[in-house]
Amino acid sequence: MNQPKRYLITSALPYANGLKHIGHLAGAYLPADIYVRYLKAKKLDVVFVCGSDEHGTAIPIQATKEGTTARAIIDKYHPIMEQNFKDMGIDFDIYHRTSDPLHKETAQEFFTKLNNNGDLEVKETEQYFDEQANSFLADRYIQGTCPNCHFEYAFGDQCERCGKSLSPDELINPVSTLSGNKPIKKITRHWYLPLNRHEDFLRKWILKDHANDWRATVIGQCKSWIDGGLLPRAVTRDLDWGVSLPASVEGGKGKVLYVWFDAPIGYISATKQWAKNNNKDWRPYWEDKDTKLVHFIGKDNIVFHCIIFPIMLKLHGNILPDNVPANEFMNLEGDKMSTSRGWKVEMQDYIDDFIKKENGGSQMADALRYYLTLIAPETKDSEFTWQGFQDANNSELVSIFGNFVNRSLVLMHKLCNGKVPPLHLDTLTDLDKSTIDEIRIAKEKVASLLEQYKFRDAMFEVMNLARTGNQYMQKKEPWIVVKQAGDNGKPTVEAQQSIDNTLHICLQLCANLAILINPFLPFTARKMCYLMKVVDKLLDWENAGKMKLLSVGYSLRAPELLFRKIEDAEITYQIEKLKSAIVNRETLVVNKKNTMEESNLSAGEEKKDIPVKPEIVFDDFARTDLRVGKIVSAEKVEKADKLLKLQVDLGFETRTIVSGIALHFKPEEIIGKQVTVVVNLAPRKMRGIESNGMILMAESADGKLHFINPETDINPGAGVS
RNA sequence: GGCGAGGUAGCUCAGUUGGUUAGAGCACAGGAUUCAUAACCCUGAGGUCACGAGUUCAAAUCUCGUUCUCGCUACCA
Repeated sequence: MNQPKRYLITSALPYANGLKHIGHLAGAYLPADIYVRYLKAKKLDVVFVCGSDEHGTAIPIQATKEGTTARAIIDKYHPIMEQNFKDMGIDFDIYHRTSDPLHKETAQEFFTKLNNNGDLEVKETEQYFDEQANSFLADRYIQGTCPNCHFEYAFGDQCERCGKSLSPDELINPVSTLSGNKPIKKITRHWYLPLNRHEDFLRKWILKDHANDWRATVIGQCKSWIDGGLLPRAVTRDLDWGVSLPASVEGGKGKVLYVWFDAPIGYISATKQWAKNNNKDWRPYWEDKDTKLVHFIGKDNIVFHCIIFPIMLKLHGNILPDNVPANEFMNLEGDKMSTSRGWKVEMQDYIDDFIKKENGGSQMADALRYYLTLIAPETKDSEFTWQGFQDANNSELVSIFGNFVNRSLVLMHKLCNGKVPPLHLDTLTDLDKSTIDEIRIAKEKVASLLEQYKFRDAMFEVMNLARTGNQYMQKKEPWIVVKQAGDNGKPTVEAQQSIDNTLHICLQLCANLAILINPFLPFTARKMCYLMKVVDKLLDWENAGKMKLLSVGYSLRAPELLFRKIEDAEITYQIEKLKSAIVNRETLVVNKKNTMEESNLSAGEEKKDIPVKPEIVFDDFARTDLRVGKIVSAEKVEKADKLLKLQVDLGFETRTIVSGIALHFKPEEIIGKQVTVVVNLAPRKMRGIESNGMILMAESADGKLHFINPETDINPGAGVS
């Protein structure tokens, strides 16, 4: 896109069910903020929108758990997240929220337009329904035993113990979490977005048109999705928390828009709200082809922002994103960050431990911004370590950048009476001239890299300019030159001119550093303006590269340090804190499980890991034909991790049985084993192999599987009853 | 299992369409210096580019295979 008329920049809407960690910050918010600050410094027309994503099933479920309401949860987290971003210097033009009426209106309009245009499909399917609560059950509202790991409190969408994603139909013994009753199946109607209709569009738009300007990881993910075959995706859910379907939609009662559909529309409603607040027209930002739309997200969000939302935008008649610079993930001390496991550093924690401390303040926000940008996972997953943070702060930010600014100001006070010295053009050395050139070159490099979303490289160039400053000063050594004194004890004219030139250039370089570092470290840039006694307008990008930013004879403030060193003890403390958090978390999980078991007890059930199934009569049991068999051969099933193909001798015949035990046993070590087999189970094909029966297994507390077999070797085919 | 991304110096990462002795920052070692937050500056050491084969005059780069990490996805009694 050449010369956009305006920019609309978005950061992924954070889900309002808890505090966000520094991985989120590094992935979607910080890079966006840097980009936006750069564009704004160029005085371009740019709007930076974000907001809390407050719908979806996780929030009402959490509310139930905590004995509160969904509303209370979002009202709790929305302002905290907003403040956290502010403390970290993330400067949204608007931080909106999807629970706002304006969003409801916007999302409903969006749905209606697509629906009226015939861009959605309606399908009727059987879903679980809770008769007592008189409502359909979202996946998350159904609990049961995980077919994979037998965890008895797995949810209908995912098992929290083994992490496997599930559908409610797979759960053994499904139970409604609303009433505790067994749900029934009932027909329901839902609207679908047929992604498959847009495959050709996506192929051209992403794989051809953006083959060169989008990140390789983004293109790769998209290709993987498209090649995997796109399917219609449900747009609505049976739930009472979310954007309800417009009243005009027939059969839409009791249904809400699926959160993935309503959340990205939040970008639009946020823009509308911003326009309202500022007396602007929001439409060109979403409708005019000359608007450059850029979504900053983490890699988990690629499919929504590159496949689904663009289809929605196209159907609705909006512009498409020009780029989606998704970041990979940031690991923490050797392990992936995880909210559920407690392995994370929340923004709030960092703010409390560093920014709010008496030796902290906004310079510590910049310290984190510096390190997170330094290790930004732009091309692959990266690694946050507290040691790395300390090193980056102490030996780069403090030693190179902070030190250069400080020594420039100190020397100016000592050697130039606290005033900006003149530049004596006729005595400029080659080094003076080349250093002046470096400033201009640095500006061009930083700008070019930022425009390519290479934030890490761009920031490196700024640091490099500080490094150049240090080298320059070292070579000119004004503290030595000052000793070339004349008869009056004062420096000679030549000496003073050299000192003047050196410090003039150093100070102009400082002013340039302020402009160039501003997108990355905004607090620092402002503090530098304060020290140089100039207004923030200095930070306008057009000023970068210039040598007349500070007027000759102007007196500057006494130097103050820009950054402080981080002590070893602070780092040790953080590492300890991290480790103890995960230990606490494990205790918590155990406690939680105990609580769940206790609640079962109070409900009058027997205390067992797996709830006892409903009572059956003897005839029910007698229908099951159990036999003892002997495994005569075993081999791994191709293209399946967990399946073994077994030949089992049952006396009267030898059968093929496919069993999901490959993770527990090697084929060769189970040959000859006696096993108990359900022989009258309906055949089922798995990975193309017909399985005729099922091997009974017991699972021990440690999750290992054990065969159920007679205590001594008996004849194959022996009945079990 | 399929697909995608990745494996390069102690650490964090670059390496464009294959082309000299594979780079940077930090850490480390030696030197120099003292204006500066024991900071800065100079020099240096440090790599079988995951492993194996192939194509080529030439491979970190292209092809195939193996292996490990991450993500998506399939299978799962």
